[in-house]
Amino acid sequence: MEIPSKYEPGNAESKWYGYWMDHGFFKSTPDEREPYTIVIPPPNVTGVLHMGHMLNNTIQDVLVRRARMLGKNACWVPGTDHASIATEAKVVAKLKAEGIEKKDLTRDEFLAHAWEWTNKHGGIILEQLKRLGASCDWDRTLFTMDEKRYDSVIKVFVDLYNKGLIYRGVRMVNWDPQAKTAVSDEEVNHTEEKSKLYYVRYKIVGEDGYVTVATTRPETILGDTAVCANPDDARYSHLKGKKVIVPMANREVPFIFDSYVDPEFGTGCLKITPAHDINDYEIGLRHNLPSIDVFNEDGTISERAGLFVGIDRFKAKDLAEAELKNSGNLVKVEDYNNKIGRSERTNAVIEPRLSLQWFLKMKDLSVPALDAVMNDDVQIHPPKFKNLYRHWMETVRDWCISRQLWWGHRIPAWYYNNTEFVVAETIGEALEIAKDKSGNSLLTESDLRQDEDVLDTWFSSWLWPITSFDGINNPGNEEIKYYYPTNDLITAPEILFFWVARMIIAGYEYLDEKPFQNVYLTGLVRDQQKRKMSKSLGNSPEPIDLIEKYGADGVRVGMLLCSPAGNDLLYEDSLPEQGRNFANKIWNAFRLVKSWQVDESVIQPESSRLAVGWMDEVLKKAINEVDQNFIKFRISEALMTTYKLFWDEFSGWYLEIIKPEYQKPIDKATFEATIAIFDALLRVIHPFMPFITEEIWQILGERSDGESLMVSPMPVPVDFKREIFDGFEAAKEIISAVRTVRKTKEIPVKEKLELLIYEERLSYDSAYLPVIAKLCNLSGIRFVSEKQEGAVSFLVKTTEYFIPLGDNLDIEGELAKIAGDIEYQRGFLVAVMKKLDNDRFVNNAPASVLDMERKKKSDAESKIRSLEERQKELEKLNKV
RNA sequence: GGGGGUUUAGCUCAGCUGGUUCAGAGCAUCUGCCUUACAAGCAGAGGGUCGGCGGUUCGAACCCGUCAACCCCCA
Repeated sequence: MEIPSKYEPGNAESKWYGYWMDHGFFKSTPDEREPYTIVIPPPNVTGVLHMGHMLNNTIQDVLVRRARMLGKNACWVPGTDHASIATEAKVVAKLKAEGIEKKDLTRDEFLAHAWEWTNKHGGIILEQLKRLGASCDWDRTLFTMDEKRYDSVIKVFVDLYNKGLIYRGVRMVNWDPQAKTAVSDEEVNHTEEKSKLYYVRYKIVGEDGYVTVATTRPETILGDTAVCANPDDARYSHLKGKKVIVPMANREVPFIFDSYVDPEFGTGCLKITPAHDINDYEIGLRHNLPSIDVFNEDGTISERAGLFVGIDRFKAKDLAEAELKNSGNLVKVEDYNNKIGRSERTNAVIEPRLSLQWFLKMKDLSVPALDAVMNDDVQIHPPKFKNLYRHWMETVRDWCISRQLWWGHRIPAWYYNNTEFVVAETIGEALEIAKDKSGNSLLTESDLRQDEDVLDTWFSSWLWPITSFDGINNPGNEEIKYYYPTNDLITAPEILFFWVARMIIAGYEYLDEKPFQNVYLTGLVRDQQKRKMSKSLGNSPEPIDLIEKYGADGVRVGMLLCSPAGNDLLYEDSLPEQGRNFANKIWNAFRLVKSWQVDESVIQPESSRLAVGWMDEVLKKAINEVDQNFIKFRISEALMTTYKLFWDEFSGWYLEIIKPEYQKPIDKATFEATIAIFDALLRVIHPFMPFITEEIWQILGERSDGESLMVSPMPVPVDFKREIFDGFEAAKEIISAVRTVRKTKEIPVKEKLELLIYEERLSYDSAYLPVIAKLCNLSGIRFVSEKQEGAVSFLVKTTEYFIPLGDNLDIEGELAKIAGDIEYQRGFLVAVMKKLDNDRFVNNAPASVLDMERKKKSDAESKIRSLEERQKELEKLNKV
């Protein structure tokens, strides 16, 4: 059978993914084994796979596959979240394209469209994850709005309400006039944008003069209820107790003083519009000012403004400017940059707005969650994020959990008149409570009106680790007992606060236990200009295209290699390329081994025997390192260790040593040892590169149906013999030195050389000479007791080696090289002596450090001695 | 304005308790090789005042102070 020299990933990927699925290898049910659980950070149903998902889910799959091979009952629960704002926006847009307006539909009709849309698009992203190799238990696929999750959310709302933790309140919220909903602080992006600063004069009542204020928002003048200066500002102290007239509105408002005002900014005089600015709102509270809301929910001017009614806020700004100019009240206009908040979902400019919303009190709830992270019950990787977490939790503010949307979990509050309401899981229960509360036993369900709003999407995903195992509806069930707390959560630092922290809070509130042991925070995937990858910039490659180009294994390796925890990943094509090259390297090592014919009559060469013994230890050492790396969540380092193990040690050294001559057979002992080593290597690599390792493993030995590398045991760390490495490393150095001689003297590889070892020390470790002989193509190795003429020499450790070259020896060149070496060694010795001559060093440094310095000294002296002797010999020759 | 983080080779990053192993890795670059597993490869090489300055110490990439640049979060 001809095996192609380049690995072709396509076939192997679909073949083995299907095989794994058919045999149910991804499935998990509780049993006596130790569980290993990950719940997926649910991607939006609206989304398609992007580079961030690729990174995130690759890491999760690596961890899950490794845990599974370590004998744990591995369970990776997949699912999606309903993303109320984003999904509703998409559905509204889709309907609009079909000529349907949301306002013309009933709530149920709209929801039918939303479900239709979700059912059609919601699964795409999960199908894409399969291409990446994700080993999720797909039978468990969840949705934040499926029946069990929906009921859980409602139950939790009712419970928190009954505990007195949920309240209704008027608050200044971030209003998205396009989505017509409040959004959380975290969903607002502030950026510096160009705008204008308008200087507007207000007539002082009872005087001829005016006072000038600076504002960026002349359209809100209609809602002004005061003008304010700093109490320490002498320029305005004469206005105490006066009133001014609001332009356009012609309303008298008080002139007040508050230390919030910065005298340096603008004119030092501020107009106060409590309904439309958070700071003004607070000043308004302090000074008992009325609020006049001049906007409608869609961002047009309201009736209350009395002017520009029904006109969009941006158009109103221009109209206000013109109007102020006409009336002579516009003093001047300056260009000005200020921070503008935009909705993460719709990009509409956020309007601070007073609104009646539902809030969750966070202060008491968050205490256990803060403690859990501070005392490492929940460990965050990398730990640098702990400080950030603490700061946020210590200054936590109440959570606005209502959204003015239809797509989501509808708030289970029923009004039985204009203001009075009850909270219950069902309308039936609500009715009973309402009858009781109102004292009106004649109430019927038709008298009840359910709150129109839905809950923030995070109010469902904060329960995700619990609801994944139905722990709210069905507390103490077998699954929640077995899988909870989960082990690792893999997500991005940007949602540390509004998802991770809230899950920890919910975990302690509902199960009195953390939701996960470890939080691993990945970086963001950026492009080469360090820009975040986004659809609007068009700077993101299409993940599925990448998989098709480089193979899923290649892409996985590429994502992992350059993404240490918490650091951003600057994507470029060379990353998956490196992964693809690694796959190809593995493939070709396999081709080589597969090509060998075994001949039982061939005796194992000593060099092969040594190589097997050494490779066994190298493998053990690497397995230890990989294990430690995983414990510390240094996944890219674990991969790099594995990469170098296979590429450098196995392919570069081991295979080269044991490789029989072309078309010659290999001995049985070496072959079998090599197959065993290859098998172990495939196991170590498998979590990173599941497809190629399965493909090779299935051919490497006789396999029957139902066997798979992915459910085979992972080699576990065992002690290894460190001393074997020292001998082998010295051999590597000698081999390198001989190669350098060949290269500088332009001696072809095929020409045999003789290596002479100047046997100054009887303790010479000659164990690896057969390896050196094989890799250097030597005709022989001899020990000599005198320096050699007509030979090049080199030093490894403190031993001198010669390669006879006869007349080819370049004495001048050798002398120059030796002179350089002597100079270096003398400089080195000076540095060492500086330390050893320093009494304070000798008296204070630990014994081990002193010993090392003394050894450095004697080694350097010995090297200098050898070099000088060699120098003399050559000089003698040179004169002849 | 408040808080957090980062700064080590051209790029992305390791560097644990201050001490040969401490100045490293991968990629990129350069040189030589199409040597029967692999040019998606092999053999080599170059490249750094560890952001600046000051301090502690026998000894600092590492600890302290300070300045600078960049990033993130909150207001």
